[in-house]
Amino acid sequence: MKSEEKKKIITKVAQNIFSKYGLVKTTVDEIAKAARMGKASLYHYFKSKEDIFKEVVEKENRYMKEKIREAIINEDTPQKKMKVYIFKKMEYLKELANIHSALKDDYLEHYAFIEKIREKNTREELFTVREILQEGEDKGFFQINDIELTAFAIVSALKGLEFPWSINISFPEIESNIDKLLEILFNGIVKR
Amino acid sequence: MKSEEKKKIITKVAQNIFSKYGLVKTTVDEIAKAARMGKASLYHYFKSKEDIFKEVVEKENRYMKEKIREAIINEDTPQKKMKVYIFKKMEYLKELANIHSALKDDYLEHYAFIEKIREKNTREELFTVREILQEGEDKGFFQINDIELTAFAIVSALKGLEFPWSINISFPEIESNIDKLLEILFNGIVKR
DNA sequence: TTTCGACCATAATGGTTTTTTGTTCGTATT
DNA sequence: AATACGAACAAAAAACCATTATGGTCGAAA
Repeated sequence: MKSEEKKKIITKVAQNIFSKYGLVKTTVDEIAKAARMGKASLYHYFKSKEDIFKEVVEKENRYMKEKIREAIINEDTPQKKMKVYIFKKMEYLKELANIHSALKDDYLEHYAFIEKIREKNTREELFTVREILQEGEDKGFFQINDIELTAFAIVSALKGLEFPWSINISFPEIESNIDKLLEILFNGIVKR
Repeated sequence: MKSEEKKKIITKVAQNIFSKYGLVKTTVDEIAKAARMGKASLYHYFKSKEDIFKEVVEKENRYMKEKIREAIINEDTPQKKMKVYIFKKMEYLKELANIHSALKDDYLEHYAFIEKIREKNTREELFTVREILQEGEDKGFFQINDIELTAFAIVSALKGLEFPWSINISFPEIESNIDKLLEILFNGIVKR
């Protein structure tokens, strides 16, 4: 079996186990046993446990970004692009536990590679939102005073939706919350 | 000296010490010494350490709410009311360390009274935003499809502004971020 | 009624010991 | 040469224990 094939198998089983238990609770021995090999063998393919986790997180990140990009390209108006961008991002973060953990969990923030991924993803998010806004302006849909600042404000507001309210208040499904936020984003609340 | 006067003194010094060190790091003995009394005496005025902290947090909460209410009443348009509400809330949370800690800090969330304050404050925030929106509709400024859902969306978005980005990206001062968010809230980005 | 020193029970802390785990090494096999 | 893994190592984590700290109470005094 090819070296690259073996690496993919290890990554795959590691992805599953990390999804369940997280980086700290998962042991190298568990991954090795799940891949049907000795734990010393893992170090032939990966530098360290952290290196395995990094590989898994980056794999999920690439996959998520690719799917989001495809979804955006399939829409024809900037409004639809924005909407599909937000929903797909949510959807894939829900589906991919490792990249979700990498982006959210406090206990990971001291890892240099986590910090880099977080920064890169935020820059790319700002870039994506900015591009959609620019396209809206270019095509005459939008009229925006300061696209950069608007992108910041939108990305900030979206983070509020990810905030766990963790209090006993029944609030609308996040989907309808986002729909309303988009409605406000596009039309505002001041009478037209 | 009256019993109530003594209680106010204790509350005042406790407020200062809690502000500096937080609930856990502050000892009852420290509060007692700062109030120039024995720690056993504190239990004549308060049920427990938690009870003192509760008193302090509620005191700051009342003060903050009163100040915000005053500020809102002084504005004549719903747009200005919304703006001043957001800014004053930020301002007072910055100034009042104990209520800020009570609303944000994870390590406090298992206290029942903290949970209640968080829930109550969020309900009141939704109510305040809803009232401003309703007034805007009534006065012909706003045209809103679903005021309840809009209030939720706005409160969610505002929480995004409170999120520490904690990544190496220079972003605009929170004030201009809020100004832009309000501009978007009122006018939207779709060309008028 | 208010005060507080002494005291109590429990939690926290710091140090030590034991166990676990990430990683490496040397040898064997393919 | 590439891959494998048992054994071993070093460090981290966990468990344990003794001591100290702290929240809270009690009873006597002012």
